[in-house]
Amino acid sequence: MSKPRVRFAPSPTGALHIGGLRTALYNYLFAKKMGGEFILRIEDTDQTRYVPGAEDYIMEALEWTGLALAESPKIGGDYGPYRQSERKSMYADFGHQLVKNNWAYYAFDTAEELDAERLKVESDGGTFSYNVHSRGNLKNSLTLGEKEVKALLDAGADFTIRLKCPADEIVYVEDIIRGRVEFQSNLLDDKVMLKSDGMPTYHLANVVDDYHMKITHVIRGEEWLPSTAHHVLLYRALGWEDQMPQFAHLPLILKPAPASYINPKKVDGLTEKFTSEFFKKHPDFTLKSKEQVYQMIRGILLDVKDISNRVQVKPKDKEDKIVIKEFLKSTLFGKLSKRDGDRLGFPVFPLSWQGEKADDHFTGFQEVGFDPKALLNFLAFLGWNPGTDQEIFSLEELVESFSLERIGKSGARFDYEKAKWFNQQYLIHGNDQEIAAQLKPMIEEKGWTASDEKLQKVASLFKERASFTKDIPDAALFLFTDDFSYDEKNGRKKWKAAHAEKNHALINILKETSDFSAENLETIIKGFIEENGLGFGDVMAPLRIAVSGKAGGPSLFDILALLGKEKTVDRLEKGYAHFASLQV
RNA sequence: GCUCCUGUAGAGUAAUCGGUUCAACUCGUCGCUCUUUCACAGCGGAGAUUGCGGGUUCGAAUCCCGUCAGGAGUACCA
Repeated sequence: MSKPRVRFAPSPTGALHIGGLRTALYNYLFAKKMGGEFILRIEDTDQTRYVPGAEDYIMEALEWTGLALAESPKIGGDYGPYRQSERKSMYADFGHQLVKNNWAYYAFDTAEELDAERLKVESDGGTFSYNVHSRGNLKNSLTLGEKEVKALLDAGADFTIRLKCPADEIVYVEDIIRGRVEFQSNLLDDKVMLKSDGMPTYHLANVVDDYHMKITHVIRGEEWLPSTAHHVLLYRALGWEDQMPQFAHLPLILKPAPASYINPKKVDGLTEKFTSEFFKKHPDFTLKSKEQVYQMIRGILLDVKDISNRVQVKPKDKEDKIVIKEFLKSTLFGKLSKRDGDRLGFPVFPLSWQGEKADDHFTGFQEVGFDPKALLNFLAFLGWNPGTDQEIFSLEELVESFSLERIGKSGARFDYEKAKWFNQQYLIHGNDQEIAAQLKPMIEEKGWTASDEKLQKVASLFKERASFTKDIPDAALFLFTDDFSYDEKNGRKKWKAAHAEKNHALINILKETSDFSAENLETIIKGFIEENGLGFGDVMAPLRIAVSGKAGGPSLFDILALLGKEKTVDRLEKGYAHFASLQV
């Protein structure tokens, strides 16, 4: 078998969503695993939705995560161009060929006419679809005479080309992930292939391009499954049936489970957000006051355990209730969206994005502090699993263990806690030198300085109590500056006036100590505690707070050693004086 | 409405294409151990009548039928 070729084909309508990144990942993994090629194609056939900067964003995101492309608009390749807008002429030719072979027809209905028709049918309780049943009554080359069609065409009338779906047939796809999926051709609508602006729709363009780019496997999101029937028909109509790629439709990435983020503590804030969102979405809603809506939403959120049931519309529900329930249902369940990120406070995009409008801005995984390797690892498990207990995988290991067959069919729920856990794992198992190198600019930005040696030590001491590298500078702030504040509550609690004298005696002992290594400090301090019949907490706790301001942190002896004698003694004197003053 | 997809503990998944065992593992949660503290680590607990109801079978999470729920699609968007 020849080398597989797979493509990632996003449209540049905005930043690349995390689901898109995961599609890219799976394409990449499959290609590498099979020794094939991973290529990028930009699907920009809708000029009205084109967003400047989106294409660059996509490529930057792929670069950041290390998903290397074999061919793309930027690096080129033997099957270019890789931007559909640059392949425009080609599609029109195939569109007309389709008509010539009686696999499609010209349709002259305007958008307004179709809307009117749709309205008419729906008012009679039906549903409008441009298909086998209705095409005989509409304005197209099937119903109009040959002459009339020619006249219209010659006169430059606007037209679209629509696929003529066959009657009474079962169209099927053998999906790698889902198995055989069947469709009744009578129910398929005659999708537009070529728009009146001369641009192809996604359906035509993607089939034509996949064929010409010799794509062997189409790995894409589940939202494409229903239209795959049309794609299968297209391959047949174009005479490429024997070269049709294999399909694999990926499960969706769903919003986090409500129970994972709704709790009594957060319910008020959440209710407020939901309520204002509700009125943004339904500005004309007057059935209930804002306060009433707030109370109703709050009541439902409070009952997290039964939330899916509470949100269900019951037959006796009145209209106001229905509207609110439907709103909650759609904001609580379903596909992960950008809004979820805003609302719940986690990134949904790999990199930060600034659109043309000021409020079209959001932060990405990168800015939050994620290691791209951890992100990829996390994403890989959203829908796929290796069948073993191993969870931490390098990209290479992912390639090695990956297979399309092990991708699940059901939607994968986004779990931000798990994402953070992955990042922490990478941090803990990361190399101290590398972490120190990342730390350096962060430290400098805060106006501090530190030797590489010290930064490495800090990395090793602090990495296992942080989720992100960028959390470390703040956690270790007292090692870089004297300008830190005390945990007053614990300072007051841990400082015992009764032991004040002895604690001050320890300062004097430390003053006399020449060997300020962690090991030596440990023997000295532990010795002191024993000799004086004190508890560890009596001495260690105030010591820690005086020196670091905090009640928790890495081994105290390591910290003192890192701080050095002078600073240690100085801080103890200041700190103990401060604690004593709190005792009033 | 119609079409298609999906339904295993709070979450992510597993269970060699019906068959030993308490339905397994990870995250989260709770507790214990370790420790001056926080974290890491280790150990343990709670949490699932495998959406529900039937059926086939000696035996079903796995097969069949029904039903409910959720999602996606239903554009001259991708």
